[in-house]
Amino acid sequence: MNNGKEVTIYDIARKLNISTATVSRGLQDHPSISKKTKKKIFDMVDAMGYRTNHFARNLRQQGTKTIGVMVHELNSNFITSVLAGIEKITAEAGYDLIIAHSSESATKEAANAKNLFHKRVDGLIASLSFDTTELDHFKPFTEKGVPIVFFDRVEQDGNNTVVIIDNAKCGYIATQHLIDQGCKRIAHITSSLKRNVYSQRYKGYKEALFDNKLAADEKLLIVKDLSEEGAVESAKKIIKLKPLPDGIFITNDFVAAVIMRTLKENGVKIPADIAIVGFNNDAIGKLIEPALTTINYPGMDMGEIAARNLVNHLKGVSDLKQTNTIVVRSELIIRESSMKKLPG
Amino acid sequence: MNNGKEVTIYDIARKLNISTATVSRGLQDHPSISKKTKKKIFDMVDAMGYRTNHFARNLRQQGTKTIGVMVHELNSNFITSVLAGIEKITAEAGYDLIIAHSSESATKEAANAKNLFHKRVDGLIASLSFDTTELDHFKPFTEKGVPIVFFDRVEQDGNNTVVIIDNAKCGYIATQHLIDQGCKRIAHITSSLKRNVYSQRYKGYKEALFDNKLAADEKLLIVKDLSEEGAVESAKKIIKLKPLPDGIFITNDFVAAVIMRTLKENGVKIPADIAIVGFNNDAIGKLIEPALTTINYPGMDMGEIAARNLVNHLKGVSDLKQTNTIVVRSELIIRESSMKKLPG
DNA sequence: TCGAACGACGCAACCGATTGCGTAATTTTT
DNA sequence: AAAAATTACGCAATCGGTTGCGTCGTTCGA
Repeated sequence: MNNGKEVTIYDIARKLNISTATVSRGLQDHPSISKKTKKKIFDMVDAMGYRTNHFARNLRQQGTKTIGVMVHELNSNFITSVLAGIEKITAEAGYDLIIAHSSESATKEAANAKNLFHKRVDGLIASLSFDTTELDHFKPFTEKGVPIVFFDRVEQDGNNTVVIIDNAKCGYIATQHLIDQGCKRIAHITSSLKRNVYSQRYKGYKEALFDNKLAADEKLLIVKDLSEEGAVESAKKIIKLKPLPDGIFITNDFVAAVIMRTLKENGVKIPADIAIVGFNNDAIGKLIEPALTTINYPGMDMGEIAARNLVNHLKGVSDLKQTNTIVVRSELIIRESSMKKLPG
Repeated sequence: MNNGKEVTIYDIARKLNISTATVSRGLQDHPSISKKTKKKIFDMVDAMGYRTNHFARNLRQQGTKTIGVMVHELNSNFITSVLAGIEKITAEAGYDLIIAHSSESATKEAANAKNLFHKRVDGLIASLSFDTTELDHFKPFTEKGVPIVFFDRVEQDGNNTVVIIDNAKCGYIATQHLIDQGCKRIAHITSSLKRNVYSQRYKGYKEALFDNKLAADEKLLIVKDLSEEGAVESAKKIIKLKPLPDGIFITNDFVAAVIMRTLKENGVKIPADIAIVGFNNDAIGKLIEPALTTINYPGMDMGEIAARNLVNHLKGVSDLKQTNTIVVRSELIIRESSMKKLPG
């Protein structure tokens, strides 16, 4: 139809014989414009197929009403839940979202940060990539006063607002559960201990061992990336251990699933020989055999909380500087993979 | 540091005692600006922490160098592969991406479309949501001449460029494979037949039956959504069938996994009693027992192809109107879930 | 009836980058 | 050495909304 030229408020104003100021105000439901005029404006807008030019508006207003979200990956239930939570809150508050994922690469994370910075997001919600070690790429934001909320994978240097679960407690609970099932030699398979989530879980694991007077054997700690290959390697390492461990706490459900498969292929009975606890409560946990005991934590809530804090800060209702660390609840979900003892 | 005020090309120009035109051209590496001046400009840009204002630029240029991507969900290997492919091509061509997902809701899809339209993406790559029936929300794009490429879930009305696999052929191959394994009574569990991908797979299924002189029993067709609940219901329906089917072709790996679990819980042996073929080659297929036979198709390639066509069209190198349907290769991956006969 | 108060709207200066056209300075050509 | 061709840059309009301030007509109070 009108292929090409855009309709502007100038066109609307001309047709209606009023000024662009009036059109602009009418569109914003400004009180000093009469109902009649507003109606005429909206009717004409409809008739002419006008769409507001966000660039002109942003240019003038010096704000974008957009929030950037940086995640390490998209293909997990956890992340999509978080996104859903963020979307819910930001949509209510009238913010748009730009979602960027780093594919677990610090380089790409930095590129994404730069991009979002140039897109001038009003705020940022981020979870760090696997191999991010320093946070320099976030400096431009803090320097320009753009607020950031980190969630899950965070760097707790005390300067940033973070939304997390109590990973140490989760690690403790998971390990204690294995101990309660009678495990004496519990391995821990995890990822880079530089990342807070993994180091905290490891800490909880060690504390549970200590509290139960179990020795912490360094050989029972395996650190790999979260890929399928890494998982297979971990499983092979486990199998080669002289006294086989009788329990494993694995930091990720997908990895746990791959390890379970590999162990089973090698004749290991689960949970009889080795009991297993995963982490994340991914959909996969209910589909493999035996079903996977895991730690569940509410991605949706984390997203909502992170978003709400950011939005409130942007509105000036609250100040992020005041609330520094927000801890979200989490829980152990017990399934067959860890049940050495019969329930009841 | 300079918390607050933005540096503009006016600031740069003033400091350097040159015009903003020169700064602008220098920044774009325009040939009519001398090397010396360019260097001075870039140095000053660095020193002052200038960042270009995309809104001013877009406002002036009437283009955003941004491509919108609409998908139904994020949490599947297939979709993330597609995204990776798209990102690769568009990044090379200097386009930014805005990713929107509809959570399988036509309403949200329409909202996303509206949003991307107002964000003025230069082009659109989309896969339809589960319950999208009409494409009205894409009309604004076509009316304004914004090109669209659909992939996977498409509406083949002949007006749009689409990138797809040969779903009918895949359905045929999957079914034929089951027949080759000795199956005589093959059920098909799928999703809304209004969606091209599912109707085509169904068509292939029927053709394979026909070519092998097997009767097509309407009771063996089950249509549900792709949720876990839907899958459980489907499985229960299967179990109630008087003569149990001896093979099932399921349109989705996750659904297949849930169905397999449910069948096994009810004492059905797979593949001995029922052989199963899924679709998508999700990671889950290799982790469940028995491992799932499935159809693999290259998400990354589809993404690259869709993006390349769009980008070329935007560049004016080619015209989307000319290439209407692009078919990408696909293949059957045989695993234990369908192996009634021993290999070899 | 007259000034005050208010309602409804217009004027015009922005926001920051882009770009067609024009021009001064420098180099090349003949 | 004068004319022609480049080189290197500046002028100023333009993109489409937003908004402080001013204006004009009408209603209200006394």
